[in-house]
Amino acid sequence: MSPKKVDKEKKKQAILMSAIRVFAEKGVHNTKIADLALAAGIGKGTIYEYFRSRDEIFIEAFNFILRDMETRLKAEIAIPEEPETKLKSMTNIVFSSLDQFSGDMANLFIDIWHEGIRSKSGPGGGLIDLGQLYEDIRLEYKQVIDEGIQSGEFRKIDSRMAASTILAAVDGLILQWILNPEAVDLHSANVKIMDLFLNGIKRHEE
Amino acid sequence: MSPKKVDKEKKKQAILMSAIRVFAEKGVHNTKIADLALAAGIGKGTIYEYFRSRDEIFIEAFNFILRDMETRLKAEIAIPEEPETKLKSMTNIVFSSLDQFSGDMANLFIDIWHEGIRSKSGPGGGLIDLGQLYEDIRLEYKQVIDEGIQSGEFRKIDSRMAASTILAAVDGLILQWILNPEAVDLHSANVKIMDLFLNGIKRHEE
Amino acid sequence: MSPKKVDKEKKKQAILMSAIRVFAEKGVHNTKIADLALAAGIGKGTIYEYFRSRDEIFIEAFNFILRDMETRLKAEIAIPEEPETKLKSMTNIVFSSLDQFSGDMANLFIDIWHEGIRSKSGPGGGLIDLGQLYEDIRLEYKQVIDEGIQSGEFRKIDSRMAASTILAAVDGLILQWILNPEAVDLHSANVKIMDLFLNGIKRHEE
Amino acid sequence: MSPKKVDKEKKKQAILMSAIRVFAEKGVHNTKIADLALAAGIGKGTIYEYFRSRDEIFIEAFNFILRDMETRLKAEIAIPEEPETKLKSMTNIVFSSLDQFSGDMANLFIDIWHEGIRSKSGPGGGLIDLGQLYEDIRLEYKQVIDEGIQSGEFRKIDSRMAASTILAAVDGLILQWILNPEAVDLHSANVKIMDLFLNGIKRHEE
DNA sequence: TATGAATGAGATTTCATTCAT
DNA sequence: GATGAATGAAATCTCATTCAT
Repeated sequence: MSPKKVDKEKKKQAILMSAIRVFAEKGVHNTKIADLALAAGIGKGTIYEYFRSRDEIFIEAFNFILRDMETRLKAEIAIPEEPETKLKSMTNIVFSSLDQFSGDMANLFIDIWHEGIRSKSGPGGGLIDLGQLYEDIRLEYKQVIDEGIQSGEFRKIDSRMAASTILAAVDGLILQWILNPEAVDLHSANVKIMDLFLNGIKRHEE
Repeated sequence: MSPKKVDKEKKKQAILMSAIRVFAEKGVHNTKIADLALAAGIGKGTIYEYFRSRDEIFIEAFNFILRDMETRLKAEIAIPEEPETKLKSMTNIVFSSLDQFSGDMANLFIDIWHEGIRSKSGPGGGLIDLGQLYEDIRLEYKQVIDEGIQSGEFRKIDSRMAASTILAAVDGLILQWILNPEAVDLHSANVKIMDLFLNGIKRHEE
Repeated sequence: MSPKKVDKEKKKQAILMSAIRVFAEKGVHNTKIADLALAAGIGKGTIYEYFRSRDEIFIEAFNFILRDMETRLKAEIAIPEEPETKLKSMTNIVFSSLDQFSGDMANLFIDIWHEGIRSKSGPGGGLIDLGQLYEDIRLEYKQVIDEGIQSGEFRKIDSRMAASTILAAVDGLILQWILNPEAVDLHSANVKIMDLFLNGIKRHEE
Repeated sequence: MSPKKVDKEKKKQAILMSAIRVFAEKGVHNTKIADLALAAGIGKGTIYEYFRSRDEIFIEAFNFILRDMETRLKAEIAIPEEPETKLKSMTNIVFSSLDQFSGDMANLFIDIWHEGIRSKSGPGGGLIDLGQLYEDIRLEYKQVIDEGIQSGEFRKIDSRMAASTILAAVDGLILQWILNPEAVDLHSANVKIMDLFLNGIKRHEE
C-alpha cells in the first residue's frame, strides 16, 4: 500500500467515525449529506471521494459498529470460563456497547434494525445482512449453553431457542431502555435477567 | 338535502385498513400518499378528505393496531386463571397479532418502534408515546407475576424486571423472526420460552 | 319572469351579498369556494348553480358594489347645486361607501384594484374594466368643475387633470387609511382636502 | 480550497433584479418559482440556494425597490431649495421611479400595496410594513410644507393632512395611469397637480 | 334543485448527487 | 484531491370544479 492509500483510508475512517456520531444523534433518516460534511469538517463533494453514496456510508458505519461488537464477543468466548459466567459476560458486552461511540448510540441501533429489515426486500436487495449477524451471535450463545448441558450444569433444553431468547431479551430491554431510561435499570439488568434465565420464575421445591 | 350517503367514518376506516397493509408491505417511510390512494382505490386528493396529513395516517394506523392489541390483552387478563397459564396466554396474544392485519404486519412493528423512538426528540415532540404503552403492558405482566409470588407459586424475584424481560424477549424474538422466519420458530416459541422463564436453564436438584 | 326565476335571482343576490362580506373580511385571494358556501349557508356545489366560476362571483360582487356607488354618485350629480357643494358631496359619497357592506369593505377595494389591474393582461382578458369606470367618474367630476369654470367660480385650469387629481387623492387617502386608520382622519379629510383643492381651483378675488 | 469563485451576494442581486422584472410583468401572485428560475436562467432548486422561500424573494424585492426610492427621496430633501421646488422634485421622483426597473414597474406597486395590506392581518403577521413606510414619506412631505408655512410662503393649513393628500394624489394618479396610460398624462401631471396644490397651499397676495 | 365526496392538476420545497474549477 | 454551486426528480398538500345521487 502506498502512503497515499493509507492516508485515504485514514481519512475515510475519520469521516466514518464522525458520521456515526451524527447518525446516532440525529437519526440516519434525518441526517443529510451536508450534516455529515459539516461534522467531518469537509465539503459536501468530498464525501463522494470516499463513499459512493449516502447509503454506503450508513452500511459502512453499521459494519464498523458490528465488527467491533463481534470482535469483543469473540474475545470473551475464547476465555475459558464456566458457561454461567460466560453468559453473563456476553450479555454485559452488549449492554456496555451502548456508549461505545456516542451517548445516543442506542438510538442508532434502532436505525440499524429498521434499515436492516426494511432494506431486505428493497431494490438494493439488502444493504445489511442482519439475519446473518444474528445467526452468528445466536450460535455463539448456543455453543455456551450446549457446553453447560454437556457438563450437566444446565437442563436438557432447546439450546438454540434458549440462545435466541436470551439474545432477544437483551435487544428488547435495550428497546425499552431507549423508550424510557428510567423504566429499565440496565445496570442491574445484567445480573437479574441472568438469574431469571438460569433459575426461572418458579419456586423449586428441594 | 343530503343525497350522497357515504359513511365518512366507515370509509376512513377502510382507507386506514388499506393503509396499514401498504405500510406493512412497503414500510411507512417508503409509502407515498400516491401508494395509499392507489391501494385504497381513490384519488390522491381524497386521502386529505379523511386525514389531515401523511403523519396523521401513520399515527391513526398505529393507534388502531395498538388499541386492538390492548383490548385483547385486557380481555385475557380479566379471565380468572393460574398466573402461569395467564403468562402463556398473554405472550401468545402478542405473537398471534403478527398476522392480524397483514402478512407483513411484523415489519410495521419495526416502523412503529423506529418512529416512536426517533420522533421522541423531534419537532413534533413525539407522534407516538411508546414509552407509556410499554409501561402499561409491563404493569399488566407485573401484576400477574405478583399474583404468582403472592400465592407462593413463584419465587420472590424482582417482578418488575421479570415483566420487562418477558416483554423484551417477545419483542426480540419477533425481531429475529422478521430478520429470518426460518431462524426462529414462533409457533413453538411460546411454549418453550415460557418453560425457560418458568423453570430456568439450570438443572435443579430434587 | 316566472316566479321560479325571481326566486333564483333572489337567492343569487343573497349569495352575492354574503360573498362580498367574506371577500372583504378574508380577501378575495384567500377566500375559498368552501368559505363562500359556508357563509351563505349552502353546499359547495350549489354555488355553481348560480355562478359559473369563482372568478364570476368576484366580478359580480365587484359590479354590484360599483353599480351601487355609481348610482349614488349619479343621484348627487342630478341635484342642482353649486359646483363647490357638489364636489364636496361627491367626495363624501366615496368615503362613506367604505362601510356600505362590511367593516372591512375598504380592504375589498384593494382587491378590486389589484384584480382589476392584474387581470387586464391576463388570459381572461380583463375580468373587470376598471379603466372605463374611472373614466366615467372622472368625467362626472370634470363636468362639475367645468360648470364652475363656466360660471367664473373656478380658475381656468385643466379640468380633466383636476378631476383626475381629486379622484386620485380620494383613492390614495383611502389606501393610507387602510394601512393605518390612525394615520389619516377620514372624517375630517373631506372638509380639509376640499379646502385644499378649492382654494387652488377657485379664482381668488384681488 | 475554494475553487468555485461565485460572488453569492452578486448572484443573489442578479436573481432579485430578474425576479423584480418577472413580478412586474406577471404579477407577484401569478409568478411561479419556475418562472423566476427560467428568467434568471437557472434551475428551480438554485433559487433556494439564495432565498429561503417564495415569500422571501418578494419581500427582498420590495425592500430593494423601496430602499432605492427612499434613498432618492432623502437625497432630494437634503438639497437646500425653496419648499415649492422641493415639493415638485419629490413628486417627480416618485413618478420617475415607475420605469426604474421595468416597464411594468407600476403594476408591481399594486402588488406591493395589495400584499402589504392583505398580509397585515395574515398569519405571517405582516410581511411588509407599508404603514411605517407611508408614515416616513408623509413626514418628509410635512416637513417641507412646514418650512413653507414658517417662511410665510404657504397658508397656515393642516400640514400633515396636506402631506397625506399630496402623497395620496400621486398614488391615485399612478393607479389611474396603470388602468389606462392614455387617460392620464403623467408627464404633464407633475407640473399641473403642483399648480393645483400650490395655489391652494400658497398664501395669495391680495 | 341541492349536495358534498371525489378528483388531479399544479405549486412549493428538499436534497442526493454531479461536475467545473 | 477538494469543493460547493447547480440541479431536477420527487413528494406533499390545496382547492376549484364535477357529477352521481
